[in-house]
Amino acid sequence: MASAPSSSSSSSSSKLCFNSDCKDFKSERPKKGWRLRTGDLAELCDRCGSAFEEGRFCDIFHANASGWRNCETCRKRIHCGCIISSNTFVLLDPGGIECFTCARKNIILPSNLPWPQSLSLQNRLSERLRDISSKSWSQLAGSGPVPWKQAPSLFNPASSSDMPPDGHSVVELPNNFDKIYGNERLPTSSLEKKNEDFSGISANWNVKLGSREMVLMNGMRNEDKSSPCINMCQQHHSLKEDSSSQPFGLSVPYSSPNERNGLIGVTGIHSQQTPPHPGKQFSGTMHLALDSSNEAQVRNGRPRADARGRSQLLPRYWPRCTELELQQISIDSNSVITPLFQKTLSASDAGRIGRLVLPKKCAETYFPPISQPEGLPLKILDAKGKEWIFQFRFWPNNNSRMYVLEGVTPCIQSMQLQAGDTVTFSRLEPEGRLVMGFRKATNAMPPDQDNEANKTGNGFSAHEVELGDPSSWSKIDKSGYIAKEALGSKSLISRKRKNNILGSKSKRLKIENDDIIELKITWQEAQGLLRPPPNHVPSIVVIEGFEFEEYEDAPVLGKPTIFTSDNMGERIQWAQCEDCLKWRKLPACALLPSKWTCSDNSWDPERSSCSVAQELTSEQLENLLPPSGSKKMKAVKQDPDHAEALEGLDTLANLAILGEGEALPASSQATTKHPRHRPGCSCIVCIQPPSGKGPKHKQTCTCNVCLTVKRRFRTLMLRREKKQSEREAETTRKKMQQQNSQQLPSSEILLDDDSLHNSNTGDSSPNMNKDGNDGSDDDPHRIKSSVSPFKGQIDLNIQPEREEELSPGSDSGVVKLLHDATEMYLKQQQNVLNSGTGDSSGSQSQHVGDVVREEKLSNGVIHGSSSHNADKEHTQSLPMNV
DNA sequence: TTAGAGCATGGTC
DNA sequence: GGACCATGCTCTA
Repeated sequence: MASAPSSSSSSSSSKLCFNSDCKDFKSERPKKGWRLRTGDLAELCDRCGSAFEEGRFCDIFHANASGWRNCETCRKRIHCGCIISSNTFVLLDPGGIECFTCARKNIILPSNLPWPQSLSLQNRLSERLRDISSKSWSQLAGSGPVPWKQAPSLFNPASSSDMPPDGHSVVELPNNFDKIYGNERLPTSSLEKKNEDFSGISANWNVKLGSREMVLMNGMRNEDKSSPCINMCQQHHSLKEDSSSQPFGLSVPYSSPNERNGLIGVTGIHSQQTPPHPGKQFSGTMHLALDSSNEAQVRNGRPRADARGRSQLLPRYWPRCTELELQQISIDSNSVITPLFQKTLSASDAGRIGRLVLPKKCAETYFPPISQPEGLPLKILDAKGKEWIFQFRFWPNNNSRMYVLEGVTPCIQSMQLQAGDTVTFSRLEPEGRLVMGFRKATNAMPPDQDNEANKTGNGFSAHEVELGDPSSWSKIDKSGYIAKEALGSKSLISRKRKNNILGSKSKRLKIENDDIIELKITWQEAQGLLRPPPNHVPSIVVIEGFEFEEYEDAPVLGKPTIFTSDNMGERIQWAQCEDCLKWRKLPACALLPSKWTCSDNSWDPERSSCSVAQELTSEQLENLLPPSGSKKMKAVKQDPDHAEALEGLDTLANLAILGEGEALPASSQATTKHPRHRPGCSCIVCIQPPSGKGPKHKQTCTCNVCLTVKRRFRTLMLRREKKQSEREAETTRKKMQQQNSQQLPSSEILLDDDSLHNSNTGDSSPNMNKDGNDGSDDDPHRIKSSVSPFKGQIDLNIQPEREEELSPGSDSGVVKLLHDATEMYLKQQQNVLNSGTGDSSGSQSQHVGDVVREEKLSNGVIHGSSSHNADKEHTQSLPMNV
């Protein structure tokens, strides 16, 4: 392999051809060769220049050099051991190489692909690479030495290239070169694992690329601009070059050879070696080509970033970004988002300590190197473009390091993240800034379900693009990714990822993801469906003077049914068989499991088989069923606040999923800090961060707990207002009765009375309450007793009586919270009044009462869940995707 | 007394 | 068995 002058300065200053094997002089207008790390192009004499242009450079000058390999497809001989030809081939997963011509032939990569097309490319590429992978390993592995450009991923020196953070202020990665740390490091693991295998290359690397300014990726001809590469940081280097060929991205740190494990590395700014050309101030900038995972990365000129790093990451940290997320992150429309890694927040991450533990490899790969435990401040943008400054630091830990981001609490709170949610770190190119996105836990479908959802298009993640193995995808321009083996690998990693969604200690929120179903449901629905096991007696927890019912057993998920009255005026409910989908009439008090079938119809033996016809005619059924288009969706359209409220149901929904008639898995243990609480406890205490480490709840707090409290309080207020409206109506009715002296038996009033009666008590039948135990949500009396006879659902159950004792001047955070919720609710109700009929003359309570009446009077059907009185906010359909 | 910082421990991979 | 990492524990301000 020809050694090249180590700096473009020499090439520009010397009249000799840049090719060290050539003694010729350059012409006045030297021919341009490969790109140097400086961004300049090697200047060659005419002969060498022509050879380079014709792709014969290595044939001529490196014929006897090592590193020649054959294309696995066309068997063409390619020199893989030098910079000149480094972009003329791609590495294959099972080993071996493929010339770029074949690679392009096999994987046609149109530019500017929209997202959906990228998926097809994923498949194509995946298939293609699988096909390649089917070749025997021995065949491929024996085809020659590993190309040098693979070496950077192989020679990962010590992880912590230790550069003192002296005097560095905020690090803004990576291309603010006045701020950046320029040294680069590579993860230890890859070096440690692969160095043995490729020790020869290591030596080669050391000898040939000993200069810290060694350009690892030369300038590319136009044809080669799409060549895969891994860009690494560049310091003190102008970015005036064409961005299409200019590397952008975070520094992928590496350490100097004399560091920790003494392994050979590409020197950084801490290298002991004297820079051959100090004037250039290079800091180990490297443009790395494909790593061993053989990403056929074709990015139409924009170098691929950090594939090597990703390939070293555990699958759980592979970024999974949705299109929406990327769009959100893409602060600058001209920017390209390169997802780096993701981290599922643990309880401690989301806790109030404000420390986000970073996966070591991720931290060392994508974040600047730090040598001191104090670390350095790091600027990270959120999806909205807001800039956060975190302290990126580490703790010594078992002869290793534990990397943390400190000061993340405000950001976490701003994003309303909690344990189980995912933060994604991406890089914004070409600026190279770090961007932090997030994904709420329930928005993240397991990969398998992602696929299914994408296939069927019925999932809520229809727009989600599974990037799969990040080492296998590559973003094409701004619009698409290509991925290899993404589909194949997903199934393999899914289970692992499932088991790692939450940390082992995050048991309160840990759920068996195998059991996850996509559940989009209003919280009222969830409440309506949840009920504690039979014979359950809730206990009361007093939090800041407020009593909350505490359900210490797993809730039971009931089957949604439709309540109505039969011809005799007796309340009944209609339940649909899970198998035959026929609707069966059941007594109102029937409590159904979530998976109820005709065979379970013990109330009507004649119709305990799916073969028996349905009682209802189609017309009756049509009247019975709710109209298409859920109320929830309408609510979303009409009321963004309501939509926001719907979004906060994740915890509840998860709990609902969890508790489907079974106890929680043993893994879900209560923490020692909550001895009163048992697995599955969904009380207001247990949905908070553990050990009381959650953030303090202020009036403006928007955490899940506070949102839950507010929402529940809103419902409570709704009930109160209903009650109040009923009282008013009752008063009015009495007055009218008195005034009319029983001469005007207004049917309307009577009707109202009846409806009010219904709306007040739901079903006044004691049996209903007792058996149904769900109407308790509408029964304010229920919570008067510390031992509630109703076993309806998990609920906060704030005592209305206590609300009335609320003092605006109370110092209690919860009191303020409730007070705020009250105000918010009243405002919302006022908005409803104003935006509804336009008739703002009525009182709020009257309006609420009207709403209730209207709903209950509509064809006499009350929609709810099993043994559940109608809750006006209950969505009439339960769009659950499994 | 409390919050934060740092280290230690133990579970998981 | 070692590395990683979540989180508990202890010390200090």
